[in-house]
Amino acid sequence: MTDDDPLPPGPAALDDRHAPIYSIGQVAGLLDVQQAFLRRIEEQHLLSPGRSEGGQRRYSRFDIGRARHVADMADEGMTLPSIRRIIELEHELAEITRERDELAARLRALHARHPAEQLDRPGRPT
DNA sequence: TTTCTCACA
DNA sequence: TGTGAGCA
Repeated sequence: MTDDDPLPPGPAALDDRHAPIYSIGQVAGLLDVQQAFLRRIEEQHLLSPGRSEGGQRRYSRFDIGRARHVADMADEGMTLPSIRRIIELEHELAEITRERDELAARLRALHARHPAEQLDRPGRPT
């Protein structure tokens, strides 16, 4: 199971990474954390597990991956608000990296179409 | 039995 | 962050 995944829940079956099927007890056992810890992760808006019809939390494999990520950072002594900020910044960095790669690809395409022009060097005033 | 919320250490 | 109470 990989860690993070920016993809939204898709129209998929039981093995979907976003299928909310695991109880809090199962996840706590899997990650070796307290159930209360998983509830606090949710209170701090670091995770949003689904709910069963009876109101019980239901975690997907995506949720479990993120919970493990949070638990690892908490083990290193970070507070939940700090971890939330880090995750926000991780998402921002991923977005900026994606934009950078996209711009780089467009620039390469431009150079391929106009090889004679030096598009990346604004001329020096003479 | 398991999970829920809430309160306290 | 962990634990326990009381409830469903």
